[in-house]
Amino acid sequence: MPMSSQPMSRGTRVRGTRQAEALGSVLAELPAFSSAQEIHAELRRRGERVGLTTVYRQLQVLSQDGGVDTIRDESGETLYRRCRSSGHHHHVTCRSCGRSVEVEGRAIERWADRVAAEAGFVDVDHTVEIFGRCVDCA
Amino acid sequence: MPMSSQPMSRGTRVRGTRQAEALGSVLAELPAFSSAQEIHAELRRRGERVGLTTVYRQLQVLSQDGGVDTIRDESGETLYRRCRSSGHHHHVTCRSCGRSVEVEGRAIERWADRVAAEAGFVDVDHTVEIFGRCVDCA
DNA sequence: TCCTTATTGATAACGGTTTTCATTTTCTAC
DNA sequence: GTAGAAAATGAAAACCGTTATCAATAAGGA
Repeated sequence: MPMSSQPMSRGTRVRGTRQAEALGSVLAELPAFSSAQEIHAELRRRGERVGLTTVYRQLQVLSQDGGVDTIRDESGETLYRRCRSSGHHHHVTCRSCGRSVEVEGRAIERWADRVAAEAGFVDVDHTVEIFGRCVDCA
Repeated sequence: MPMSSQPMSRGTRVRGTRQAEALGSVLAELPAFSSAQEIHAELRRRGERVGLTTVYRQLQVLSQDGGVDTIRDESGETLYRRCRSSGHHHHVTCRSCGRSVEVEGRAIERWADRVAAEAGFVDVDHTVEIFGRCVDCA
């Protein structure tokens, strides 16, 4: 009966507990990339009693399942935000408030694959992040 | 006398001490992105007595001055390598050995600026890193 | 309900990096 | 060459985000 590591369509893992429900609802409303600690603080602000460890754990699972996107700020801290689009995409993120827009760039994917191949690399992956200041923060 | 938050004036300060000289020579020879601790270990291997703190400090200054490039591996650790070309560029880096090739991509810079502008962002910056497995490691 | 197993969370540990601060070294001025 | 001020060094401690521990709790099927 253990069905722990079932494939499970993405996102369905984190359901069933009060804590997961609360986290999901906070994530659904947060418009900006936020740190695990910020998310935890937001939960407490709402009166939800969820341990910080649990927040980290859930976010880890969610990001593996593709339910949340992650980026790293300049200090190296990991920031999370619920994923809007399901395919491969990148972000334009505000340095000040964390607000973020998802963008596609097929040309970029092709470029990355090409230059890597030219350099003799295989099994290629890439990270592209764009930072700036959004209208409100400028 | 605190000197913490204004470490040193500016410019190419890293010269003049035995430690800086040793670090510069190690950096010149290391072909791969390496962590501060790896670089420190390499210094010790060569019989140079340089403190880990000093390695971190020098690398920080060098990266600010553009003398070394930095990337972050998947665990969040910062890796350093002496900068080969002087202009803006990106890297194709081997996940296994850290070996890296510098590449240019004017099309990518333009793309990043454009999508950011379209999203209403200003003061735009971007990070692009490509990872793969190099010929030797594949 | 009972029972097995997964989940939770307070706390401790971890690991990379930065701070502290007393000591050493460098550099400039004699 | 030497003195003295300023900068650099480095061992140790602090820092801080994150992960591991593990006893207690909660969930869901029989």
